[in-house]
Amino acid sequence: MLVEAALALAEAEGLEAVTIRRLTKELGVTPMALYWHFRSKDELLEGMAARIFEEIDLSVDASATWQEQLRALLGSMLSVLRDHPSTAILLSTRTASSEGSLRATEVVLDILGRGGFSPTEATQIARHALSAVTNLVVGEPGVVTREDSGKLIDAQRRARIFLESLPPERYPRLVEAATPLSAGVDPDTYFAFGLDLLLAGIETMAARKC
Amino acid sequence: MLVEAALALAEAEGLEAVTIRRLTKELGVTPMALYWHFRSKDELLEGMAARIFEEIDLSVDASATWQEQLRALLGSMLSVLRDHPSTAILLSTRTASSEGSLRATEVVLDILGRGGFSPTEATQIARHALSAVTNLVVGEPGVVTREDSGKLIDAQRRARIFLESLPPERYPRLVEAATPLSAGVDPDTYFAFGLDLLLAGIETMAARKC
DNA sequence: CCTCCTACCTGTACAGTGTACAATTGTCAA
DNA sequence: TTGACAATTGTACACTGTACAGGTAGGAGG
Repeated sequence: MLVEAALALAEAEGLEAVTIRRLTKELGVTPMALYWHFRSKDELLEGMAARIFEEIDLSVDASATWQEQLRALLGSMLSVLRDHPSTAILLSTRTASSEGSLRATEVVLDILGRGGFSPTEATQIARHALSAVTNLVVGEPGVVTREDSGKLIDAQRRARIFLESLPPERYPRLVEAATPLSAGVDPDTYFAFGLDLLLAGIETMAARKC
Repeated sequence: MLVEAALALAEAEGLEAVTIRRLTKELGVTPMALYWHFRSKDELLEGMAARIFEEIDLSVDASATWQEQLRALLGSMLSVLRDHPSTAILLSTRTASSEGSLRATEVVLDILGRGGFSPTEATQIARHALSAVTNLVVGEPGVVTREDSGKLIDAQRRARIFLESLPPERYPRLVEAATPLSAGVDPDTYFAFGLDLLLAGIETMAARKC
């Protein structure tokens, strides 16, 4: 109940709004009441991360190739994290040895094992893959949080003008790419590309082994 | 001078030690003195990120292939960030439109341009590449910061025992990979692999275009 | 019925955070 | 000598996480 409220609050007003006083006031109790259920705020955050992990759909299509299975799994993880944009960062820092995290790791290792990777290699790749996916969400450009979009597109316009006004002899590529650099990225395109890049890397590493 | 002191303090005692009172006391000055030079603490952190960016060696070997150039550049960025383990996280959050960041982006775009990518594609890839490299450092496993290594290897041992004690019918892969999962990673191997994975992805994307 | 135990919560307090605002110093040009 | 300016100080405020001690409801066992 507490972590659900915390997640809701974080999603509604950003992770920095999740303060003990704020959260407990929301629930109509005293700040110190929280410490009966959690030893510290950090433990609460850990609980939030664990809850997010549990939302990931871990089912795999047994008839698909391991590449397709991996893409599906990482894709479902990605979509879960995209539903929790401001709490996704919790997964990147926290060790996350929760039930959900273990199960997710198990499935990824299994898929990679069937892809021909040894346990050691699979471990390395799984680590990078999970970390890369959360990094994708956390690092999404142009998510300037809670400012109205009017300010946002204005900032984009000023960014483009700034880039275009750079000395072309020193920054030819920046000037050339001023528009794509400053324009807001379509989220679907951005995430699809990130996933493609990651999977391309993994598949290439697999191919090199043969 | 201020950002140098802040960087030194962060490196010596962790980023959370960089508090305004602590930093200014270190310099023999009053907390509010900082606000003459920076509008806010966030601006100070931005300055720190910018300073780190400037350390990156941006020279490229003109006789090398674009793949080699990219590897060298990202590698030098990686080594700079590894020198600042506890401040590297600043680069991942901050927009970093500093001089150094612009120059780095320019060089990466240039290399990718010679790799056959359009400005738009190069922009996408550059974003992911820079973000992935900082993510590599920030997400390095087993950097439990400032605890003595005695506690660390003990924690590793307990992690391994825990993984091995999981029900093998539910978590066969975790049990199988208990050792690589719990063992400390050799940093050089870890980072080399991360870089390989990233570059393999980029090169594969380049090859697919032809 | 009374007592005790346990689960849960409250009240108060403390040290630490970033920073607004006004007053103060040192230094150098007119 | 008088300003003007850069740089710093002093005080204060609202906020953070949390230690510690005490309270309260409800049910089990005597």
